[in-house]
Amino acid sequence: MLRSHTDSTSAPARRSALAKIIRGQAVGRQTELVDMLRKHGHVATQSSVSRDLRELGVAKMGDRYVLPDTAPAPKNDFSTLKQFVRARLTAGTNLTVLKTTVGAAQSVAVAIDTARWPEVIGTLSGDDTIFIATAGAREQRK
Amino acid sequence: MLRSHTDSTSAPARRSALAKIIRGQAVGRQTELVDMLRKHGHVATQSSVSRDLRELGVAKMGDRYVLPDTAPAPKNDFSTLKQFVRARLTAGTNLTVLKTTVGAAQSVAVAIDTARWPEVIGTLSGDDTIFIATAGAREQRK
DNA sequence: ACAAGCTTTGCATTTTTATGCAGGATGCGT
DNA sequence: ACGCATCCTGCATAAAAATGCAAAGCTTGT
Repeated sequence: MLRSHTDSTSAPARRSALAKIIRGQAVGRQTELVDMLRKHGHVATQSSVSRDLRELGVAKMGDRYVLPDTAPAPKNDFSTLKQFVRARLTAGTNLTVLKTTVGAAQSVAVAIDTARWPEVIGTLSGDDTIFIATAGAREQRK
Repeated sequence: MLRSHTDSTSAPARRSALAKIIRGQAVGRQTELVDMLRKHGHVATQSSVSRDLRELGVAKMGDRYVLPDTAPAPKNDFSTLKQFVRARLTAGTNLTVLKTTVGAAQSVAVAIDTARWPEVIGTLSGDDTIFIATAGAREQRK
């Protein structure tokens, strides 16, 4: 069978192979990937590999390609988010610190900001901690 | 003072700025970074930016640069990490600021958190800076 | 079977990134 | 002060990656 131009089975399969190759070894050039693919029975040009890598979300870090982080997507409503709050502490009279599960702080802080409580002067958040500046001692309950 | 070629203060500072820029917005070209750096007062060429990105471990995914994963380092013991601390400052009676090498702040902050010192209310870290909220003036030694 | 629409591809070329090289600055030991 | 090693830099250029375009292939609807 002649498959001169398009090989319908090759596109997805090639990407899969590409992912495995990248997972298995350090590769730094698309032309290298072209060669490796050929050894696995896939024929393609650098153009296609370039497009495949974008499709796969592969990143190039320094001199090697890396597979994308398989990260889960979070939700954003307040009632859902407060379950991530682990603790509430105070430092001084106008600073409240919330501890959250790792990675949730940003989302929670955004929710607090958008709630626009008047007693909240501002918030600053990291990965699992939120600093909340409050107007005074009296305002530190919520 | 003429600093025609080398500006010893600019190299580390520029990388720090670079990290912040990349964290804050989607940038896809080194020449763009050159322009943005200039707005922040850093003058450099694409050559230097290219080298900086490699140094910082920044990756390019598709059409934007991303900061390296502050990955779960196999060794997170405090004695190993404190070598990354560059400076310690205080702001007021209950806020301590640590400056670290770029990229290490997250790891150091995690170590401080897990140490669970009672006098530490909470920490917040960026790329190269950690804010530490402490209970009071007396607690600011470590 | 034909046509329109969508997908995938290679080629040629542009765009973007990496680097060899040489010079200037700094720090150190003599 | 001098020589030497190291770091950082820009320039010019090489290397690598991305893309506009036109040609197929496949699918669906008529």
